[in-house]
Amino acid sequence: MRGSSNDGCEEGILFWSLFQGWSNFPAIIKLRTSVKPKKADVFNGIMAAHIFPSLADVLTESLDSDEFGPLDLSLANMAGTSTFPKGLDEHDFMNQHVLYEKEIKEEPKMQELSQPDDLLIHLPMWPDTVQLGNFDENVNNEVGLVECEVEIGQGSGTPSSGYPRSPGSTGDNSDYNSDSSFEHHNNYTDSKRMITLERVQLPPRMDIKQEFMPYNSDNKDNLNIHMESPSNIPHPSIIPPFYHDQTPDDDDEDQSMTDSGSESGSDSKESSEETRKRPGRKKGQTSSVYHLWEFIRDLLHDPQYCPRIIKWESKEEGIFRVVKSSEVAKQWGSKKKNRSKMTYEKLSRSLRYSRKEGYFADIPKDKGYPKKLCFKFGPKSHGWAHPGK
DNA sequence: CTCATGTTTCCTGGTT
DNA sequence: CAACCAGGAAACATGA
Repeated sequence: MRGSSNDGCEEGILFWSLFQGWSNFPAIIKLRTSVKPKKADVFNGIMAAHIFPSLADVLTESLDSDEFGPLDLSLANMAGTSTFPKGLDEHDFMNQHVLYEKEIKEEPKMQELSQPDDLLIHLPMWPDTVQLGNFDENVNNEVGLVECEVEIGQGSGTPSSGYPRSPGSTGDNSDYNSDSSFEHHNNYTDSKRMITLERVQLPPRMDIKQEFMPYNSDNKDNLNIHMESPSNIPHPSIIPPFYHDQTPDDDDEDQSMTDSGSESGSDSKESSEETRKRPGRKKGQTSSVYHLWEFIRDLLHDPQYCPRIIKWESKEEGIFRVVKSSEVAKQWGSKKKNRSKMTYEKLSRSLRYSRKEGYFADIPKDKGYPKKLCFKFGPKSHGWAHPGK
């Protein structure tokens, strides 16, 4: 995604299908992103505006107020001096309908979700040159993770067969979501679901300010996003025609998608730009393997191992401590195809790497946490606070 | 096959 | 001294 470093706004799309199973309303949906505070706020606001054109019973809020701060989705707030000068304006709310609604209603934080619908999130991505508050430029996955916690309301049946799934398949929602979390909903009052929205790449958007009307009545059928029936199973290909029309032709020089900066000198992007399709994983694309942080998370949720060999120091902060280092290493080794040679030394090296990547974080100083064997989940890990039960 | 990610392995050096 | 921490370097495994 990133790496484009050109002017103009790219368009990313987060996409999640909440088909079937969504017969239970109202529902509360909480979102959080893994991006830094200011930007996360803006993001969440935008997402909320984009996601729920059919007016969901939605409460978007920060799940971790420490990191992300509370959200105020009111247009007034979004349009306030605090955010708009940093690159946002009302055109960034791509759903004009919702935008309009927000102007009328004063407290748009809660909205009614009338029926199942697809989550289709469009979000602008700004070029590196645009400063957005505390936007941390070192976080290269600024639109990376978006978690969505769905709380099914009462008076509903069981959440039923279908649970959200992602057709986007960029990985990262692997086992935990599909297996553990969703299967165990015996009572719906506490049925929170953590899903990970995934990112799908789109051709860059040329000029967001112009002819801005993605969701008019003409194309809403295609978008599968309005009050009508959810119809077909969404697929990344249902990207609004608005975007398809915008072939990355002329104008703009370097077009995003050619990631990883240095690129071979092949900037001769004819129309073959999209057909080129190089093999290999795209930059920023996460792997779908069982990650160390997932392993740790699962250990902590497993009474067989927690607190015997690993335990929480502060579940609220995501801080945990390894109790029996050799045991943890052994378990990790067995998880990874029976690598019997795994040691805590090596595991901790991995852990330090993962920390550098944001899956773990430094433990806060001066809070009395042990100096050894103590770690903390980072912004790129998720789900640790909400075990699948 | 290519490629980025996420380790794994080994290592040097430091701290508790 | 054992056990742990920090990180560089490079090899390796994986899956898109």
